[in-house]
Amino acid sequence: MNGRIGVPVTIRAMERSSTTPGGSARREATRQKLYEAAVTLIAEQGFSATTVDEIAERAGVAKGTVYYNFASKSVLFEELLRHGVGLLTASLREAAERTAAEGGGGVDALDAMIRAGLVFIDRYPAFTQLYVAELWRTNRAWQSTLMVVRQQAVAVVEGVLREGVANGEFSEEIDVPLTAAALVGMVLVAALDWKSFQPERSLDDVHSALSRLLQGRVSGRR
Amino acid sequence: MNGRIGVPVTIRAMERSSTTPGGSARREATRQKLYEAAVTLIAEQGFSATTVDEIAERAGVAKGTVYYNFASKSVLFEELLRHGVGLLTASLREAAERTAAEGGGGVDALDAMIRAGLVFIDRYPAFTQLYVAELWRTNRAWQSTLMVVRQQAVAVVEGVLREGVANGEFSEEIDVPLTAAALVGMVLVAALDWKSFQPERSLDDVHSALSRLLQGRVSGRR
DNA sequence: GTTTTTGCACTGACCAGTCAGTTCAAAAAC
DNA sequence: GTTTTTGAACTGACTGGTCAGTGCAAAAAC
Repeated sequence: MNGRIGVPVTIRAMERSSTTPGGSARREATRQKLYEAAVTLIAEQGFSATTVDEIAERAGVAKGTVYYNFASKSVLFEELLRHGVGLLTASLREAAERTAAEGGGGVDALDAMIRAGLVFIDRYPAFTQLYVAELWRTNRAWQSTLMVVRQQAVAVVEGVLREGVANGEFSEEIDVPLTAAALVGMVLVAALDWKSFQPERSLDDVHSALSRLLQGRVSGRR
Repeated sequence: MNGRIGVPVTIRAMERSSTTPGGSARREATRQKLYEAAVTLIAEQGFSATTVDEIAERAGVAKGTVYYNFASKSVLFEELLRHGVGLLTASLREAAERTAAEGGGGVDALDAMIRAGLVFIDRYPAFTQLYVAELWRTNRAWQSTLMVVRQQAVAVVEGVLREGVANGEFSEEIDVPLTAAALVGMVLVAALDWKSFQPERSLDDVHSALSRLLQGRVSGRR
């Protein structure tokens, strides 16, 4: 149908996909505005219910600009996912490494990562919301992106668990992937509940509640 | 806009809203088929990306039948939510009560509820998926339905925790709502990961991994 | 004979993606 | 140092298609 202009369009999409390092400062700023607009709208309404017009409007930009910067609505979304999870993964890794450097054990590392997770969710609640909402969907275009990105984050937790098992700090009977998923879930759901239903509480407060649960200090009075 | 036909539509919607007990058996069967079709499609694609035509087709029913049975697409979805969470809540409550009757303590009750949660997710993975995807969204039509329904389920866990605190089995320092949310999250995320990424594992397997985590038997070899 | 379902044509709103045209800052030409 | 050219970035009206919901007469089920 549009064979007439098919080639230019394709080239435009190719040239300007992915987290282009060669973007001008202006362009990078526009992309950032679009990420910020998209993340809150999609967190609130979901991907399909959010229109490109809305995203453009909230970013204070014309619709055409969205398509000048991203090949399509779903590409915008995929890059948003990669961007966000990159931040989270870096933060988790940093927490684990810092604890190790300070001579803490596996439990300290897990605790530090819980805090890093809470800090992240505190700062980017909309991203977290959107991530959870999309993670377990099947048959979606960005399925593979999500898998990769999920594995990056969970792998950090698994690494700490595995090391703990190796040096005898954790029981050999623990199931590393499942326990990692459960820990992530614990933090994720507790934090989302915190943000949604009792946002006035402090991060320290939430952190100490989760620490207690992690260390099995729930049963038994003290 | 549709004042011309506004009244008949409203009447039809009124007559036939909510989990009508007065429905004929035939009608109830049709509704059930529609729930089943809708739950998988929406879990896969999300609410907005799922069309009424698709739901009707998968249920093996004419589109008109959908609107004969439900006032709108979102009413169908809301009733689906209520229906599903009703099943879950009943199952959790039953587990807690059975344990209590058998003379078990709070930890046993929590453990039984973890299992009940896993059994539920094992049986209705699509519903769980869809529930998680919608729970923390804001600005949606069925927001209030979700809140009510969430509270029902979490309240069961909170009840067990509170009772444990009252009789001294659990520390008085635990934060009941937050700990309940964290426990729910632990089960939810672990189970969704199980179903999505290692579906071949047995329920018992997953259950024992979570039990261990609950009882703080992660640290310390044994 | 009443309730429920069917089949299908129809409408109007909405929306992803397109593209011809505009803007403007910096480079090139003079 | 002034004028001209260039091209990346941006704009917004427009298009082709999709979809929720309607209307209704006839058939099937009860």
